Amino acid sequence: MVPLNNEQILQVRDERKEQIMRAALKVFAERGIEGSKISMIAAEAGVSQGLFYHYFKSKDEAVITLVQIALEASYSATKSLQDMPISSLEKIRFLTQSIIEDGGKYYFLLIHQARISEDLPDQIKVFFSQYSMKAYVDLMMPIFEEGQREGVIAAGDLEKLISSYFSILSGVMVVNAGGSSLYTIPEVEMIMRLVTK
Amino acid sequence: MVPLNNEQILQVRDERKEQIMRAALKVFAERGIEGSKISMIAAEAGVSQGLFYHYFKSKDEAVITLVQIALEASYSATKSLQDMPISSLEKIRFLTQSIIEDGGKYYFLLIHQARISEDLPDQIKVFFSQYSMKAYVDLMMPIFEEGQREGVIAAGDLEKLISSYFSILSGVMVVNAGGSSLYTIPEVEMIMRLVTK
Amino acid sequence: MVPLNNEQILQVRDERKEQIMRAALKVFAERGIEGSKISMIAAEAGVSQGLFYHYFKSKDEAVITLVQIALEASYSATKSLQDMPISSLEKIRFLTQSIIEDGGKYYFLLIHQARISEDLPDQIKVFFSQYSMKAYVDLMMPIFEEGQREGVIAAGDLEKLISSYFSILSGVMVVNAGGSSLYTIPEVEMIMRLVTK
Amino acid sequence: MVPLNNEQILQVRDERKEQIMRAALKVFAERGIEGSKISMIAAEAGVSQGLFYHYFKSKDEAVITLVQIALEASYSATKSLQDMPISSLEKIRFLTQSIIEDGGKYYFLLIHQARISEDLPDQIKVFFSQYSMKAYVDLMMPIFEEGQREGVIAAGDLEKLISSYFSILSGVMVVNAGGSSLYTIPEVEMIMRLVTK
DNA sequence: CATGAATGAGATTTCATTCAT
DNA sequence: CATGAATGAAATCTCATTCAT
Repeated sequence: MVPLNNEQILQVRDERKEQIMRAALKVFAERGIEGSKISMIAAEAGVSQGLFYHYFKSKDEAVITLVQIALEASYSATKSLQDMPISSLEKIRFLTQSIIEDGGKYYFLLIHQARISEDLPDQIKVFFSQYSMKAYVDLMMPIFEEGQREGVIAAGDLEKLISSYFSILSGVMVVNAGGSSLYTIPEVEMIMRLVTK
Repeated sequence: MVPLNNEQILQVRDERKEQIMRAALKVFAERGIEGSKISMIAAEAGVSQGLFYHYFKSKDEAVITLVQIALEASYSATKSLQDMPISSLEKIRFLTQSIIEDGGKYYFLLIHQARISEDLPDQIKVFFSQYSMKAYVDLMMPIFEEGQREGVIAAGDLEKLISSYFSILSGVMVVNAGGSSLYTIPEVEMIMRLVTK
Repeated sequence: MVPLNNEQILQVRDERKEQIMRAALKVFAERGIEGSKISMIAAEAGVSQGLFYHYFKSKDEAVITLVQIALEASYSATKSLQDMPISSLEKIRFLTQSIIEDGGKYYFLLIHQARISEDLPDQIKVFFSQYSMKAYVDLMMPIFEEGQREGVIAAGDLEKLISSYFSILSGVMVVNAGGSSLYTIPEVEMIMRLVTK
Repeated sequence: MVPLNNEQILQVRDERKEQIMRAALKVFAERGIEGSKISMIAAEAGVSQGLFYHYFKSKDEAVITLVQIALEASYSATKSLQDMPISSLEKIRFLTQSIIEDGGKYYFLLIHQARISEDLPDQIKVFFSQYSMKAYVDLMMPIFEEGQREGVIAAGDLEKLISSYFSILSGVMVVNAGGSSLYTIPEVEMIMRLVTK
């Protein structure tokens, strides 16, 4: 199973709603939340503006829905590492590869966009406190600790190491989204050098 | 000399214009370009909305001006490494530290914002083609090559390595701008692990 | 058929757009282009300001559209004289009467307003070069030449005579538009004295 | 003496004020009253915006002053015909020529602009009632009556004839102002055909 | 469900006017 | 007198949202 996969995550019951959500995610990621107009999302989805409001009460609601999905998906993908019958290093490599190679780049960008939009509704701030960096660090801590014991993970403060690892991965995904040709997504092994040895 | 320093770079002749530019840079970085309203910038600068238009023909012009400054500053800061009387590894460490520790984080965010705003004027696209990743790679190539010869830089395709290095640094700065407490700026030595050995 | 008739010319497919165009024409003519605020046009048409922008990209576009219609209408009205089975003198009298008695006065005023608005887009300058005085003179030249041969049109340089005739008619319509009671529209026979004998 | 002469009429005591008035007249005529920005007038006069307000309390005051001058000048120029020792026909020809050949074209345009600007102060409406068409007709009536008695002026309702004569002259001046090359100023003899025989 | 015309609140921009220098 | 930076009210324009069809 590949975590963070757009195709599967957006498998909403309603075909039409899924179509609009996919369009919204793409447009939000490419143009920013404020830069995304309902008309653009409707055009991307090939439907009328009115239909957008049949499925979402407001633009904010669409953002909240997508951010929630993105956060839950990335969290549960991370969580699912625990039960995999592979070494700790392999788990980290698998997560890294999943994030980098997946269509999930839109999610990272959307989360980033949502974070800098200070006037989003309070509801979304609740999500961000629930899915804080600490939550991810806690999930990864046992894995990294095992890696340190095995001597394959760099020594030092693991909390700092893990949150740096996620920050770097998020950052790389953010700047590479939007089809920009300016930046380069590093290879998995390069990212691994950040945390190993 | 510390490259990418806001304080020095914005040393515009006109006190007032500088004040507005500094406010604009902060607001653009914190709220995104479309999320930034002229009223916010004026309030941040402590001036009237009208005065903004005394110094800038339009919001777009302000964005263009700031992006141009940001690109030129980061390019010349990178270029200035050449003449430093230190080892190649020290040059890379110095650049890494300059980027991470400096107030330049606003610039990375602004450049990122500008990149994803597809409907900015053509003028800005010219800047992006001038200051492409290749331009930065070309500047760093001799330094990395020397490092490889000395055996301190990781073996492999240098073009890929250098552009990955910049992508990661940019990404980290982008996600950490805006005062977010979600992400963590990695330590310099962690970034250095990316390129060394 | 009466040329230059507002009622027929504005027969746009879209009822609503026609309603706004008619309002715009009236307001432009009565208050000048810069003196006309979108709020006035919307109020005159009985719609919201926003709806104006549903049908026109900008105020300029509305001006351009109306000027184009005005120019095309007056040109084709003039051109249609050619095929009328009446004497040359009757043709001139018919044109004179059509211009004076018709609702077309708004058009003359609008064209005049547009001419003196130097900062209208280039697009409108193209229209003015296409529908120059020379174009009208060329249309009328054969008719006036026939009149001269018949001895009913004043002798002398016909190019000068015809363009003066149009200038006077335009001028009279311009100063009489806007419901002013200052000026007087001359009778057709008085205008005819300008060109006959 | 040539009536309606800009050069002499604007002979204000203050050189600087005259300079600004001349600029204002030109800009008002060329761009319309609402289309004329104080910045344009200041630039045309080669002074600062602030100085405009040293000499005029407001834009409206400048318009009122210029319109008053224009109305008074054209009225007294017409009135001065009475005392000329020439025939009635010569008086009409002289007036016609004065209007056409003089720099006074800006005045006609300004008066026209002022007339269609419905939201000008009440003060200006007083002028227009004082210098109505009737006032001019009254001045010319004795001259035209004499011409009719001498058999050189066309028969018919003189009030209608005279006001049409002025309307046509005003109209021609209006559409020809602003440096437009579209229209043609008729020759004096052509205008004379309107009223003679 | 689906459309897109219509609205109105809010954003960008302009500009007459003021005022410190 | 003279300047032009500074202001704020009003204009143009945008767009999320509603609603009749």
